[in-house]
Amino acid sequence: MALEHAILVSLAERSATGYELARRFDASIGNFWKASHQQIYKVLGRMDADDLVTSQVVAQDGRPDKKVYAITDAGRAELARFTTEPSTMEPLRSAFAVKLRALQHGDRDAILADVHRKRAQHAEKLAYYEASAERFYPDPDALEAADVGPWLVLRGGMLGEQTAISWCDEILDRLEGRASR
Amino acid sequence: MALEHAILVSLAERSATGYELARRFDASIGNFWKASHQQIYKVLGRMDADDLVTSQVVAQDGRPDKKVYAITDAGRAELARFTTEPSTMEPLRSAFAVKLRALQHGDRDAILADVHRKRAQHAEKLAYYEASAERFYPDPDALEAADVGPWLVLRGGMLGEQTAISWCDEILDRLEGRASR
DNA sequence: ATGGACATGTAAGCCGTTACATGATTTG
DNA sequence: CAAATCATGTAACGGCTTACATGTCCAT
Repeated sequence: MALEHAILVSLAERSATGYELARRFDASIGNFWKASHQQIYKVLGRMDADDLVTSQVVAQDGRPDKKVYAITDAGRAELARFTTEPSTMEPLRSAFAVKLRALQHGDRDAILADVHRKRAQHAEKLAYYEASAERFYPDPDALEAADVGPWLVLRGGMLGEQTAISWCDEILDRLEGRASR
Repeated sequence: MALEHAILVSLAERSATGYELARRFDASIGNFWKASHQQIYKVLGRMDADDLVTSQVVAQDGRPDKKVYAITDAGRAELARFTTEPSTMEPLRSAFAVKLRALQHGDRDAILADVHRKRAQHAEKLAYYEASAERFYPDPDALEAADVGPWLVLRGGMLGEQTAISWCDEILDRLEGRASR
């Protein structure tokens, strides 16, 4: 299961509570691995039992206690081991492709509207990635060692979004008969 | 659940047995929606109960009987309804991105080797898509109506593979310090 | 006072994978 | 004679989602 490893990466960067992890999974890490807070609490419990992380209860005034999780040496070892594992070809599951393939069996106008919406969503995400790049890595040719991995992941996200936009444009060109852009 | 709809699309194109569907999910449809034969049999059973498909047992000599599934009117209606549904932004889950993000916490050489392998896999898949395009749609500017959807899906696959290859190249350029290509 | 952020969970159920099971025919 | 293909399933298990549950503080 890779959720464990996504959590380990996040905790290796900084210790956090389950709640904080859940928010990271809504933002940075979550751009390429989604997880709900329920799922995260469950897996954190197991990882604690397996000694991949340790937890420490911290009292706060005016707020509920929180459990701060930190990665252990065993957790770091597991993370390192994970990086030596050959990654399996990730099978894509695209409901959008299923829908597009159903073009002649469905509602063409609805599908076109969906393509427009999808394009807008990808454009928004691309803008978000570009803003992140600008903000966190203003000089990509002079990155610190710790930033190289995250930067390359962000680049992957940008390339993916650009491609998704291009695909939408191709679909619209074909189905709405526009001039080339 | 979109597996139902992927099956409906496939059966709308042609009636088939569970076994044949499983093979289609290893090839054409499976390029963008994976499913095992066990899963397919299970879902087909439910879809039969829900009247989205009908089944007819066909005796064969020298071979086990087979159950041929065909889409029903209710199935076609459900497929059409599905195309009017706005598709949700598909959250990507990339173990590769997790690994890449773990670059400084893991084995750099192993990760590089993995990038090389990943690049080769995507190149192979791209070649396969290009061969399919050449074979089934030699003249993309003069497609039959029934081929437009499948063609656009295939284009999406090609764009995706090209992008994956570009991403791998960017990673290798950065980590192995190669000249620009 | 209403809603949002903080903070942590349990429970039910579906989806999907892996392993197991069976049995005939064709091909090398 | 062994392996692949044809053909259809069951069982066990784990991952993940959705819904439910609880309680405080702060801002409007």
